[in-house]
Amino acid sequence: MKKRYVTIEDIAKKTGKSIATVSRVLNRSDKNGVPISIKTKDHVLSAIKELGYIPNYAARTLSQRNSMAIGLIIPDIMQVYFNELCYFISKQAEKNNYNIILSHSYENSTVEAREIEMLISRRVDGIILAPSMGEKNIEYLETIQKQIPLVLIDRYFPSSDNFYSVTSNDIEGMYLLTKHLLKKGAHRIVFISGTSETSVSKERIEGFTRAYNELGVSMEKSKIIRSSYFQEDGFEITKELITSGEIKSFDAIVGINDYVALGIIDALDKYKIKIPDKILIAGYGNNRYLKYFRTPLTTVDQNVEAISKNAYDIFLKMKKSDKIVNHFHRVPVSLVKRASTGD
Amino acid sequence: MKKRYVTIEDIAKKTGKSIATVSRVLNRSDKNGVPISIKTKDHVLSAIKELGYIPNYAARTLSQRNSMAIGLIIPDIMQVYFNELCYFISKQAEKNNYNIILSHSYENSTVEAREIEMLISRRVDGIILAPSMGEKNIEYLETIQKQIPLVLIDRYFPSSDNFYSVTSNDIEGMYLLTKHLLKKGAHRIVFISGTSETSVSKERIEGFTRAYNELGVSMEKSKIIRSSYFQEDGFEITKELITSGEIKSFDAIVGINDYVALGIIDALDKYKIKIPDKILIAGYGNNRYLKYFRTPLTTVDQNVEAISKNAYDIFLKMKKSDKIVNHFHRVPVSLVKRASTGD
DNA sequence: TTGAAAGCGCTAACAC
DNA sequence: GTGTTAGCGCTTTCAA
Repeated sequence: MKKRYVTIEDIAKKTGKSIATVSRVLNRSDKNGVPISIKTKDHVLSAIKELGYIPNYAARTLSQRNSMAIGLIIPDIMQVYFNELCYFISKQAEKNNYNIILSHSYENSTVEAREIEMLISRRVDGIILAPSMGEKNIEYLETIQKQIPLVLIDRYFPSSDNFYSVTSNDIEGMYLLTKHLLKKGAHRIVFISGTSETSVSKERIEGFTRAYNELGVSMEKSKIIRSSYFQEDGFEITKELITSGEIKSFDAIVGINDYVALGIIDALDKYKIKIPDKILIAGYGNNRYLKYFRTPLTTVDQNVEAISKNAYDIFLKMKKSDKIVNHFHRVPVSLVKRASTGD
Repeated sequence: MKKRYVTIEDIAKKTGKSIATVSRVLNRSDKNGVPISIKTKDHVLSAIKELGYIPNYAARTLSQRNSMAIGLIIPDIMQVYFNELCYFISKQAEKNNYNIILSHSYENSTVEAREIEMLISRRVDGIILAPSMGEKNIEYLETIQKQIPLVLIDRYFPSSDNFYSVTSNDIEGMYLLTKHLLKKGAHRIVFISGTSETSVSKERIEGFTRAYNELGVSMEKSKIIRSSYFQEDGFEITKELITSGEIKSFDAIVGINDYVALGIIDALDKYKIKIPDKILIAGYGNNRYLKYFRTPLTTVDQNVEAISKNAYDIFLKMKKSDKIVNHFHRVPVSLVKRASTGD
């Protein structure tokens, strides 16, 4: 297992050529100005095959200072959204032979900083980061961002426009959804909104409010309830609304995401409150497992694929130091109407 | 963006020490035999902090020939099972400061081979591979496996015992499930079994058969139907059974996985055939999204976490060249009984 | 306790 | 067309 790998020197010796020549055929330098005779090329190539030569990226990275690797940092790959992000970014990266080094922050900014440092140690060509909650690392990230292409994804820092970010248009999404409900006459909406620590929650609350304002509906009878992002939150909060009797004063409940919406549905089911007859329900995210779920859920599609592509493209542009038009990229969302809102 | 990174030489100059000394404090060589004076250590350490030195793994890898990275190759991270695998392996790896380079094979053995080569290029310390379908790469993998710690996960090659593999006990799982159905009096079972190309399908078919044999029930009235692994397969096949009227001669349908089972359920719903009154249904995998699904589904839990841990442990042992007891590691499964089989 | 120097495997500038 | 050689940044003998 302590096997010595075959190096270009080995294959240089074998062919009687110099390591420079070997390196040239390896890098197809002939396609790039430097001519190589067909003979030596073939000779070298066959030696490579024969000896089973596999290049050493560490050496290449060291001398070229680029690694053909991208660091992807997400809070947690078990979350569908990040799972998809990871998938689509990988797919993009493969096209250009970039590899992905996957890191988890677990929503912990200390871990996040550590992982970033590790990625820099590995001299990745860029970092795509779905920032952990809060803004603790913002200063640190501002430093980093001067050294290495960094693109923020999913969440961003409204307080700083030093970063490039690709996020879904959460204001718009929640605005569309809320407007849809209001137009249906459901004016008294409960919005279970997540913590207010993330830009995501903040924006969705903004969209929520905007819809009311634009339609000139008073928000007095609506209610925004802070929560976490789990199914249980939806369940517990709704249960509380039901048992307190408060639920009677509402026409609709919206979850900050589809899981929370599921929790809401569970609670309503438990108390045999019919959806959408008695109350309308909506989620957010258009989770791809939704089709397996019980109640067809009205939700907002974030277009994770487009987000991923955008982020990757920005990374590429940063590498090539192409101009990038704006710092904040917003991917359009779309409202998905289903039975839970009577559609 | 073309920033020159700080190197140990910079910090050597700054402290008036040699690069060897700097390297020593970096590697805590004092904890390891080589003594370093407290003074120089502190001096160096503060210079490191001051200059914002970040080590270069490429250089380290080149000189040490190990990269502290593990290659993980899976068919596709969008599949829940591989998603979980990735998560749990990452979590293990983090404990020892290994990083994960994530590769997709998309069930394509050519891609798989290319990815392996890439990982070796990167001098990863080991590869954890969920092999793509078929056995096309088996010879290639046998070569690889002599050069680098390789552990197979999820699927294995029954025809070769040169590999270390960690799989779930699929024979046992399907055996338990089938036995459960048979004991309930459901003797006429349709098993929608996936392709027979994977060890997974083969074993589950074996488990299926074994249950019949052991209970002394004739398999004559049962039926194994090949398929792919998607929800649609379950749906189409079941629909066919229903429209042809064939369904009446069966007591139960089992899907090769939970998604196929969902397809089955969809088809039955569509034709208003009641589960479990008219027919029993079971899946396989205990998908973590199951709790969100409509019909509580009887299934088999594969314990992905244990599989992941096992695989990682084997990798570690290979690194340390500890003895490894056996080549084929089987993680026990458990039957999860739910309403779809009348439990 | 510390330093000098020889690699690790590869790229790229320069020379022929 | 091809070879020589100086790095890239770090680890690790070997000496002192």
